[in-house]
Amino acid sequence: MDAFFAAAEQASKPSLRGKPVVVGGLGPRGVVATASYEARRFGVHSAMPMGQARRLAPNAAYLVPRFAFYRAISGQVMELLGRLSPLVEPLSLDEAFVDLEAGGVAGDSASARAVGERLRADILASTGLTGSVGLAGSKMLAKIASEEAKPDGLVLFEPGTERELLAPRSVRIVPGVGPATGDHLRRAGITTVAEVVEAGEDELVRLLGRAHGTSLHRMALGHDDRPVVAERDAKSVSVEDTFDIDLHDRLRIRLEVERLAERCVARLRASGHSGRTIVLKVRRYDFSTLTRSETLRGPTDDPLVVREAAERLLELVDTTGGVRLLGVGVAGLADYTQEDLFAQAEAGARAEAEAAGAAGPGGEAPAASAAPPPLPVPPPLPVPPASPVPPSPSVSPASGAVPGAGGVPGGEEAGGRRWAPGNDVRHAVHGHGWVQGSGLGRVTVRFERPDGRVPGRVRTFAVDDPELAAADPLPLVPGGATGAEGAAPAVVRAGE
DNA sequence: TCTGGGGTCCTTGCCCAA
DNA sequence: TCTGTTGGGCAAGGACCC
Repeated sequence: MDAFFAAAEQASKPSLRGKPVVVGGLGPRGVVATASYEARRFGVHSAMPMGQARRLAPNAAYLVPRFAFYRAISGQVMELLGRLSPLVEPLSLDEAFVDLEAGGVAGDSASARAVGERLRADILASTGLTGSVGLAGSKMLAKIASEEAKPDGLVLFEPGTERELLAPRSVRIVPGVGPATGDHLRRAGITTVAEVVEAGEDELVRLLGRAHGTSLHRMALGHDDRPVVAERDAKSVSVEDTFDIDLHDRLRIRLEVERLAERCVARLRASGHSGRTIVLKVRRYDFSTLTRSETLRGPTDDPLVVREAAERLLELVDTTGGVRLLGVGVAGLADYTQEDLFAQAEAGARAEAEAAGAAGPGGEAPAASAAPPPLPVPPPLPVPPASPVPPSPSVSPASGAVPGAGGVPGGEEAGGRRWAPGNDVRHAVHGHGWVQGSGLGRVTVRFERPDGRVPGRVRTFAVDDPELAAADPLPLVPGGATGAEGAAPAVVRAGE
């Protein structure tokens, strides 16, 4: 999909069509998630600090992401892809590989091209958005082709042309070559794919290590036999928050770690997993990042076990100077029913052995961290903790880091985030609109709908106006997805 | 007034056991 | 019994991707 988040916002807000739109975290430490093509002309691009984007394009519309909305659109697109082949590998909400051969829908270049064009037309018809298609004999080349096709195009690389297509291009187009590897290669005099081939595998392995060197050399020759994989098992689950202002108070830091642990476990359970390795991530005031991890004897999805492990890990970290980000993750995932039965059986056996007088020297109980959590009855899902510390408005997770900040009605977020720019609202008299901005106790709303032809009218209300409420997004095309469906049955879950 | 969030994979170093 | 090798598990960090 082309400039996906921004395009979805432009499609749902007529007043933004043809205008620079930037979607991302709006707090002091936010970054750009997507910039519309109009905004890119000012030099704004993904991953750029929001402050820099605002300096480059001060008149652009700045909106928070509405993930539920994007997910719903993505589901529609993935469903279209699923009709082409059983092998669809989503890379993200807006990108996927499709194995057309496995689907039997394309036998040669001409038929592949026809399938691609029909797909683009179907995407436009069902979502109102444009997508680009890259067609090639491997994932790497299809990806490069799709980049060339953007925006709103189709590019096909004929089989057999791989090496000549790649040779003159920058090494940076090869998947896995980012800024660091690119610099490393440049210092060795390698800047193009042709120079990678010339350097030879041994030299690349010497420069980059075994795995990376070998794979780069193969890719440069156009050899990419990575299959399209439809189902991938998650390997870890994590949550993290960047704070608007660095945290210094040790108690506050500990409280945030506890909250993150509970959010992480909620996600872990929602995904039907348990995990063995607890990871604490700390980014300090100077942006240096460190992780500390602890591997339990058995997998757990117990909030208390994860929280206590995270707290132990925090004790290992010096936080003087301040902390800008905290994260808690669980890795070493296991299917939670099976593994917990196993852990339970193990725990039961150990309890029996101990009861029979076989306790270790000193008869000490095993450390809490080492005990596989017995889980005969899973404890209740954690609720957002009632904070013993009053929430400080000045030190909060950076805007955009709040799950549900996009399009989720209810407005349970504290601190007025339900009036975040871009979110949908409904007014008892004026109907459907979206928040253009808020502050000083006022919220400005533009009343317009996706099917509108001209920009809607703007009005300002008090933030606590009883006639104004958070609302679900409206579909971009009649009958389309909105993200408001509780359990949309026909929607392929993608990129989750 | 730099630098998000949620992931994956690789490398290195250490420890331990076979 | 001692020593060297190998390999696995773990911890930590870095790079990369969208």
